[in-house]
Amino acid sequence: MSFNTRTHTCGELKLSNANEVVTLNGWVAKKRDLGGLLFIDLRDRYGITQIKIAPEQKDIYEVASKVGNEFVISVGGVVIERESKNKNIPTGEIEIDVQKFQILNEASVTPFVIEDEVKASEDLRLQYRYLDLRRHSLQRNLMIRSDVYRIVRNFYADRNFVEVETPILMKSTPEGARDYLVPSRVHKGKFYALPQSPQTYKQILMVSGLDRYIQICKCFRDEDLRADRQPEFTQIDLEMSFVHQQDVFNMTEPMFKEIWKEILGIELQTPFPQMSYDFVLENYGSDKPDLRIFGLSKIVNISEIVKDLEFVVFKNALAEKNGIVGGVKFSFAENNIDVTRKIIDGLTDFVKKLGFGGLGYIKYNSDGSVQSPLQKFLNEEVQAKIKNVFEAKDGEIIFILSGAKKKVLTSLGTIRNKIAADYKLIDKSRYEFLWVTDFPLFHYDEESGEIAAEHHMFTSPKAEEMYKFDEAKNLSGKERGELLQSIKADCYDLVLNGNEIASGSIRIHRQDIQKKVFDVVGLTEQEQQEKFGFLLNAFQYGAPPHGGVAFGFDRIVAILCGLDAIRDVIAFPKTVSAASLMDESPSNVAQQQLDDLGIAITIQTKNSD
RNA sequence: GGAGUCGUAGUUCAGUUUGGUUAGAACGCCUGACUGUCACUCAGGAGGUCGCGGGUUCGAGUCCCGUCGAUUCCGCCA
Repeated sequence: MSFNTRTHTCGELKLSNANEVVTLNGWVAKKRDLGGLLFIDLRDRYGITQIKIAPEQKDIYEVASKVGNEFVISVGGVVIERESKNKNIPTGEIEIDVQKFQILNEASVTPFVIEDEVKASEDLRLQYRYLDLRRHSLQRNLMIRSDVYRIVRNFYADRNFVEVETPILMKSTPEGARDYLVPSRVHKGKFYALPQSPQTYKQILMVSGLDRYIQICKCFRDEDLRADRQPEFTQIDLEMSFVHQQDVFNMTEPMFKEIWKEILGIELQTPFPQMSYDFVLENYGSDKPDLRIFGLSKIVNISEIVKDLEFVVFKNALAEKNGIVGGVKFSFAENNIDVTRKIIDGLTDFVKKLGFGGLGYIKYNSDGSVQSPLQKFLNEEVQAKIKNVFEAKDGEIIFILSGAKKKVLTSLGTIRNKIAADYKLIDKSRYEFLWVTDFPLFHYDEESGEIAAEHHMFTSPKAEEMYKFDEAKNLSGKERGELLQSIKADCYDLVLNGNEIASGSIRIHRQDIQKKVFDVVGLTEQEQQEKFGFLLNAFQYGAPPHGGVAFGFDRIVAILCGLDAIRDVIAFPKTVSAASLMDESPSNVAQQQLDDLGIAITIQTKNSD
C-alpha cells in the first residue's frame, strides 16, 4: 500500500515548526468531535500530537469522523499555533491543520482502553500484551531497560571484557534450582537443560585464558515464582581472572554509578558499604536488609541481661544451645503512629504463625507509664538495663522474642520489615546499596542432617577457615554440621533497598580444595565425574584464580522504574504459574512430535484436551 | 505443596454480611445533536452462561463442597 511516510514523530513538533508542512503516522489515541470541528490525538512512541480537521474540509471530515481508537492513520498538513493551548503535553502549543488524511489500517474496539493509568486487570493486560505495550509507561520501562543494556555493554567493553555467548542447550546438573529440560530427538531418552546460569561455562572460559568475560544472558529456573522471579530472567554475568573479592567490587560499583547517573541523574556514593553476613543477620535479621527503614532500631541481643531471671520462657530459650533473647525497638510516637492493643495482638498472631508462643513487649507510653506483660517477670535492675541498652524513651515500644538464635533474628527482621511496610517507614527517595560478604560456605539442615552448598559447589572457602575441613573429619552428626556451617566463603551479595540484586564469589581453582567440598556434600568420585567431569578435567590444565558475579538485570531495571514486580520491565512476562497468557504457552504438542522424541505422556493433566 | 486476596456488562467495580420483584453505576461501544476540544458536552440505545461444576432450598450472584484462573506471601529458588 502506498502512503506518505512521516516527516516527524508525534512527540517533536513545537511552535518553532510553525508553518512547516509535515506528515505524521500513528495511532488514534482519542477523537473529539465537536460537530464539524474535529480533533484527533495522534500517538506514537514519541508522544501525542493534535490533528485539527476543520468543517470546511468535507471530504476529509467524512473519513476522519469514522475512525475509531487505535486506527492507524497518516496525516499531512501544516503546523499551526493552537488557539487554546495545552500546557500538559510537550506538543501542546501546536496542532496540525490537516490537508491529507489516510487510514492505513482499521482497528477493532480494544478490550481495554489504552491509557497511562490503565484500569484493566493484569491477566487481561497479559493476554493482550501488544496493546498493553502501547501504553507510555510500559514503553518507558522497555526504553530504560534498553538504555541500561547499552550502558552495561559499553562499560565492560571499555574495560577489556570479552562478550562470549554460552550454550542455551547444556548438561543438566541437579544441584541448585530445578532445570528446564529439553528432550533430544537424536539421542532419544536424553535431555538437555536450559542454563540456570552460565556458571560452569564462564569458569571454563577463565581456564581458557579469556581473562575477563561478560554476557547479558537469559537464565532459566523451574521453581515457583514471585513478583520478582520469572521462570526466564536476565543476568549480567561476568567473571575475571587473577582477582580477589575487592577487585570484583571495584569493577562493578562504577557500573552502577554510570547507570544511576544516566538513567536517574543521581550521583551514587562509592564505595558501597560492606557488612558481613553475620553482622547483618545479628543487626537486621536478614541477609538483605533494607537500609532505608527508619523508626525501627537494629536488633539488640539482651540474652546477657536476662540470663539470670527465673522467667521460664527466657530460661528455656537460653538453656538451649544457640538460644537467645532479642528485641527491636519501634519509635511509634515520633512517627505519629498509635500502637494499640489491636496492633500488638496482630503482631502476636503474626509471630505465632512463625512458630513462637507469643510476642513480648515493653511499651513506654507518651505519658510516662509503662505497659508490659513481662513486667512482673523482670526485676527493676533488668528493666533499667533493657531500657538503657535500647536507649528507649517515652513513645517507643520494644518487641522481644526468645528461642533459637537464627529464628529469633530472622523473625525480628521480618517484624521490622512488616512494621516498616505497614506504616510506610521506608524512605523511598533513597537508593541504599550494600555488599553483604562472608556468607557461609555450607548450609546444614538439622532435621535431615544434610550438608549442601549455600551458594554453589565452586565457591571458595576462606583460606583461614580451611582447617575446619580437617577438624570436621573427627566429628559427626550435629557437631560436624555446625562446624561445617561455620566455614565462611569468599562469597558475596549486592543488596539494594532490601532486594538481592547480585550474587557472586571467588571460585575454587585448585582440585584438592574442590575435592574437600565435594566430599563434605557427599558427592562420590563417580558422581563428581558424571556431573562435573568436564569442569574438573579443565581445571587439571592450569586454572587461574578467578571469581565473578551475576546481577539480576530485571530487578535492577524494575528498581530504576520504581516497580516492585519485574513483570512490567519484561516485554512478554509469564504469570505466577509460569504461563504466557498471550500465546498460551505451555501447550500440548502433536503426537508425532512426541513420537519423534520417544516420549510418552503418562499423566493426563487438568489442562489437556 | 501451604496460606491470604480477587473472579458480576467490553472494562473497572457495587450488590454477597442477613438467600426473595426486571442484577446496578461509571468508563468504553452504537445512534443523533454540537465550530476550540484536550476526561469535550448533551440526548437516546445496545450490552450479563454473576469464572466453571455439583449440592442445600419453594427460590442461590448471595449459603456449602469441589474445581479453574489471576495475584501476594511461606516452602522452594541465588
